Amino acid sequence: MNRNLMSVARKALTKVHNPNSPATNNKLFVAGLSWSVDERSLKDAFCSFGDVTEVRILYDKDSGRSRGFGFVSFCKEDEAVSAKDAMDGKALLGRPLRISYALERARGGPVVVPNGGR
DNA sequence: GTTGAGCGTT
Repeated sequence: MNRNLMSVARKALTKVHNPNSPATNNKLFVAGLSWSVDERSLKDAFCSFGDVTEVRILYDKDSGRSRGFGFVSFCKEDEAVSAKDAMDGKALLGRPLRISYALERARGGPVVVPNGGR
């Protein structure tokens, strides 16, 4: 009896993380960047840990300067994990970096409207 | 010439 409850409770407590579903991703969320950093410098700093397939830094459309964070994609998760483990907490251009695994795009850009409706 | 947590199209 208790074993059944225990199994349920155990699942409820295990939902925080799952070894079968690693929170790792080949995409890395890089923040804490200096406002003077660019994709070239970021890629140059991360391409040393693996093959960078995508580098994207977010910029402010009002000031035209970087928002201080960006995304870095690797060819393999192993490279992303190594890069994060190696660069997270370190500093680039004089500012400490904060690296995390990127979530899927929220698509907050302009709405696409084909033909403007019929 | 400025500021400093965050999760996407400048």
